[in-house]
Amino acid sequence: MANPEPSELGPGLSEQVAEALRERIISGQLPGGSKLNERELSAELQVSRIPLREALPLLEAEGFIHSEARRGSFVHTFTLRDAVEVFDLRLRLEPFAAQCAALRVAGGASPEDLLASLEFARTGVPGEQASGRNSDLHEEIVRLADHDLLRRLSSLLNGRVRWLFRLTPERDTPGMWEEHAELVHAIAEGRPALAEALASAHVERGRHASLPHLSERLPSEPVPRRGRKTRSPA
Amino acid sequence: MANPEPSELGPGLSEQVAEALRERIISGQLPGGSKLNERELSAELQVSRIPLREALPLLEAEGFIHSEARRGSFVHTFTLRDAVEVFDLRLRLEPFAAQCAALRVAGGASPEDLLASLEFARTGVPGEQASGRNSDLHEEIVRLADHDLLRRLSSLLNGRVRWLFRLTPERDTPGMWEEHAELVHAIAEGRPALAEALASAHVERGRHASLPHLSERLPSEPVPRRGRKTRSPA
DNA sequence: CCGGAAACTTTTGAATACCAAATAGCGCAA
DNA sequence: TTGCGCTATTTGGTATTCAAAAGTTTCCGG
Repeated sequence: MANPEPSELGPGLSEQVAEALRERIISGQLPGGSKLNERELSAELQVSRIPLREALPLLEAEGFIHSEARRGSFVHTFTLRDAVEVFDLRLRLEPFAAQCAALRVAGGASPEDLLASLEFARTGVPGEQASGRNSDLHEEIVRLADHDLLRRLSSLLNGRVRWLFRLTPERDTPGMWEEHAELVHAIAEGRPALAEALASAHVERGRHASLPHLSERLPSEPVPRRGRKTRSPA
Repeated sequence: MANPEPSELGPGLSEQVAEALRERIISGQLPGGSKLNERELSAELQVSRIPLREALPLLEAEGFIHSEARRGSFVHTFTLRDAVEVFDLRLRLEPFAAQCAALRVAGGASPEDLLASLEFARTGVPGEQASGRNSDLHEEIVRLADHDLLRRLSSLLNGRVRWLFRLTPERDTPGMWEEHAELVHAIAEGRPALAEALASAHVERGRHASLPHLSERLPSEPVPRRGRKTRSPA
């Protein structure tokens, strides 16, 4: 019944469910504080409760939701503090990723995928999906770094990065593309120290540019607790 | 049947299952390359397949196992490269945690839990479970840092840290306790820059002391592929 | 005697049905 | 109006079942 495509050799149904929920949360379709009703969601996503219940612990580990025993799962409310924390950790991980990537290039790895990603980011429509292209670039750096544990930590961080970027559409700071280009070229030339420093500067500039906007738009605390099931109407 | 304790208001069954498997993997009871048979394990742990299948994706996100579609889950083989990666990321995260914790103390937070943890680490039996006490101290620092995203990334890292420590029993380097004491006191005095630097030095010393031992004991690559179901006998 | 194809078996992925416990909302009474 | 108890929904978990894919074994032909 729930199997219109017999050859689902993809990433497993529970991960598809997790990704679908992730997107709904990031897009604001499921606002902070929403209760995730298992039956409702499994009906909506056309799956049984099994893959859904496999997806929820993943989303909880990523900080998208939090579950209380016997009370259900609720969408996390993204606060200003969360935004600060994202920048805190990007500032620690992205310079390391850049350093690793540059070291790999210096050791003989090819940066062509990274350069292609930069080119793709440049040729895209200026305002359209700038956040997605930004994330893609950073993911490409992590891939080039070829560091398994870094990849895991980054993917955990990345969900929140995407969430944050969705909340700040005016991220097309003039000069940001130049920063990306400088960083990518430092990596492509195999200069780890320069790449690390540029990545630090890039994150720090992003923090400085974003936080003023965010402090107006984000709540400072998760909203005490209101009555009914917090769902957005159709 | 599988409910001898009716008041399981604890951390949820799937997390208990995850923790049990984590322990078996870290302790070597489930060696690298072992196939995790769902039926076998659920029978052994006295649970149904549901909590088990909720636990497996968590273990996969932590890098303890890797799952191939329709082929099952296999215990990750801890290699020398993994050990290097653990130190790489401890070197980035623990200094930040120490800095945060010291800042919190400077802002008025009480370091008493951290000092108690240090005292407990000192009064324990020297050789007995040194690894556990070491991890506890670092977890206490992260707790004091009061940084949600850092906590999540650290908990992901922590599983591998414990795994690594179990593989190196001779971690009681003389002077390690002094390092810990210095670090804790820098935090307790609210000196972020000093705490950060000491944490960096601590991790770097640990790397230098451990890697020579590890390079003899750990495989360089995951072992091509063994014959049958790789299980240790009872 | 060895290699390959077909049939069989095992195991995973997923659905369905079901149950117990606990929370939450509701009505009722003081 | 406010506090209390009842009902009803929902979660956490089990057992059972099914389809499909992977692995294994067997058997036949060269």
